[in-house]
Amino acid sequence: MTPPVTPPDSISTELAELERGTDEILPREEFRARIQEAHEKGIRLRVKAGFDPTAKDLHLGHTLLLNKLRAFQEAGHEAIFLIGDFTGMIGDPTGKNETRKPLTREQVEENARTYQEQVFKILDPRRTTIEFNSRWLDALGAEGLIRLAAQHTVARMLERDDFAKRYAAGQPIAVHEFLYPLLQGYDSVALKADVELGGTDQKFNLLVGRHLQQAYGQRPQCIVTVPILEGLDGVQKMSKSLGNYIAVNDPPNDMFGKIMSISDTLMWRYFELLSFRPLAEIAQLRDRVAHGANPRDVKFELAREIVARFHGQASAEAAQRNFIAQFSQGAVPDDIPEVRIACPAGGLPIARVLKEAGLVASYTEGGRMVDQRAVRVDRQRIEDRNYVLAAGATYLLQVGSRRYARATLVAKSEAV
RNA sequence: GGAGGGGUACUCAAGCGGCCAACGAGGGCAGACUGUAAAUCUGCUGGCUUUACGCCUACGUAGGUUCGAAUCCUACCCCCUCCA
Repeated sequence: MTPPVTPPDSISTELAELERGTDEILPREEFRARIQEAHEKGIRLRVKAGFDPTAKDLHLGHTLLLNKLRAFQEAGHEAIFLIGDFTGMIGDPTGKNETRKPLTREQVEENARTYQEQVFKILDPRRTTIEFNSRWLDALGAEGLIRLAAQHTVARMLERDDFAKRYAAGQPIAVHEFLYPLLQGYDSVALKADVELGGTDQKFNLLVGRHLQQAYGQRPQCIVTVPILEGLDGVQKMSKSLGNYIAVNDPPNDMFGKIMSISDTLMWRYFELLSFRPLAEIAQLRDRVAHGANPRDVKFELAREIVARFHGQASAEAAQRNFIAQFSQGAVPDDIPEVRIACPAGGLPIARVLKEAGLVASYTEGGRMVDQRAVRVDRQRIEDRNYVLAAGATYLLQVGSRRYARATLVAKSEAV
């Protein structure tokens, strides 16, 4: 085995990397052929991944797609990050029964800006093309839209799983819901995409793109789907509206803590989908746990890797130390918010202080928390909801194991 | 255009004149147990306050009937299904 000067197997290596962690590649053989062809002819494939700017923050679920886009980028292809500023205003009906609230132009722009910042934690900005689909969809017009709609049949639309189900169940399908896949598909036409990436739930839409490209005389794109990442609960998909997400912008300690809070089962799923480690290495970790290693320690590895990706290695190490200190050893975190609270001479009841300190939403909730033995003042559990804190001192407040504040009660006369 | 069904707290979903701040489930929060895991058990889950079973706000919206309404009446708004 002589070490190859120009690795002859570079294509199979590239393919393995591109196919890793994907759910489906359609059609797989065609995809491989095109990668091969691109290599031979020295062409860069145009690889498109679209995002609707419906939320401000990207979370780890979104990054699956970005990771994959980056893989293409690293293999030398052209990554097109498409921001669906037009389609975002319609709302993708996929898997939804509620209508999304339409976004204003300003919201879309705002979201798009934050997207870019976050996206470039994964993608290489110098090698990424950012596009907005309003560029061609605004110009499409009613006539263009009708021509576009003429390229697809109702019967084929109804093949889509969720449409089929709703139709069979006698549930309504709005006409504009048929337009969304067409517009998304038209993006591929406008961009002359060679490959489109999407979540598994996007399969139908991606296929429509293929179909439309053909109708417009283009070579149809290959589609690559990545799995949908489960949220922290391990059941529902990660989404902001469900509150089970880890945002790309989460501070290191939060991010670390959230990863540590996932179940042991879910941890493996995250390893598979979010870690950049070789699969063999993950299998090894699994083996270690099977032979008695503490799953927590393996989870540490995962948490460090992911935090490091977004915040750097040093922050990841620090986050782990903080985590151990705060939760394993029960130490007080060092970044506790400090508040000053105006206080009458007679002092303030504990529930009031908790509310003023922002640890609970209302006075009543504060009282409930005391009843539930969740409240500590200076590390001492408070059992009496009528407990009064005196003015002129600083207290360490704690609700549950996560909510902390340091409050200084300032006598009213000297306040303001 | 016609016929019918429906809008209840974060969600689903009971209630159909007073005992309803509203059953139950899910979710969430907290406690116990732990590895801030899962599972399990327990409790809480509108706000305010002189913590009182006192007050305020809440059952699509606005009125009305009643000592008293989420529950009855009227109008309006919205959603859904079926027939055209």
